[in-house]
Amino acid sequence: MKLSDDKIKTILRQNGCKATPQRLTIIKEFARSDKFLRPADLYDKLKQDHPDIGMVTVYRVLGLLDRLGLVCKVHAGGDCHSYKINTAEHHHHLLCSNCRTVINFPCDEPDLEELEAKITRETGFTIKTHILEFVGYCPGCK
Amino acid sequence: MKLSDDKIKTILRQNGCKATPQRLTIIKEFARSDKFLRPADLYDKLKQDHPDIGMVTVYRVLGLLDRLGLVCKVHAGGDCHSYKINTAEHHHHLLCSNCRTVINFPCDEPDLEELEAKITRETGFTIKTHILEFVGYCPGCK
DNA sequence: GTAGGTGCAAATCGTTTGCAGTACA
DNA sequence: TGTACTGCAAACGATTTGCACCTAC
Repeated sequence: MKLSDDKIKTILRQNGCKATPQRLTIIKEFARSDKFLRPADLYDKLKQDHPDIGMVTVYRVLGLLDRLGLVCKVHAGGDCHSYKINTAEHHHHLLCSNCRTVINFPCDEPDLEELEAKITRETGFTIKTHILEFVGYCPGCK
Repeated sequence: MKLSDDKIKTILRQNGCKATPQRLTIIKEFARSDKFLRPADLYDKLKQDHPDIGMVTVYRVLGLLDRLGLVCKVHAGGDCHSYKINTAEHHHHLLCSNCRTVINFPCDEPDLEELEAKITRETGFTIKTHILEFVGYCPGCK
């Protein structure tokens, strides 16, 4: 995920939010990582170079990104409440339970749609969305 | 899920645990529900008829059931940390986001295995397990 | 200039733990 | 009888909130 200052500023302003230096710093640091992070993980990463940014602000920025649909929650592998930045289409996660790396893969499997159709037929449920995550070890951690 | 007193007692004793009335009450109440419940939800259900049972005991029984593999966590729809009782094989969940009903469906889809194989081939990940949950509205809540 | 954002400290929520008393096996 | 279980209260960690100050626009 690559996000320039300008791009972040544009996104924030388009949503009626101010582009403060704290927000830019937090979002850039978050986007730089290919891991899934808890708020405290992100705060730790920031602390070294930006000791002036408080944990509360990290929470508020993550909450903001969540409301704007720019993050997705990661369930498996972590303790829940982990986040990964996201500007892509609907997709799924491939998680390394050792190093916490996340790889996205697109949700273009016709099989899943067929499974949804089958479930709807058999149970009468109206399916709105789904969660699909795979957990294992990435090539580097094997 | 139907669990008689005797069945619960047997399970507990087989695992070296004492069959106390609190445990029987909590497990029966839990098994009676087809919804996914947070510890507090379960405690609330019990409070009416069993005001003598404390929240701490609910937590300890849920932890015990978790260690025995008799519950599964539900991620979508709730705030995480919701549980559903479970004595079945590996399966997936179909969740009603209105009434919190859970329907299990078996994990016998050959498509999923094929998808896993494909992902392994393309990414080099070793996949250990997965989460798959569908969220929507049950026939009654539509 | 003003609305919105930040940082601190305190409050709050969910969960776990220490300990003394209780009850199952 | 002895060990495991329970309930209370207190501790704990993660997250949210109140408030005074600050700053982007």
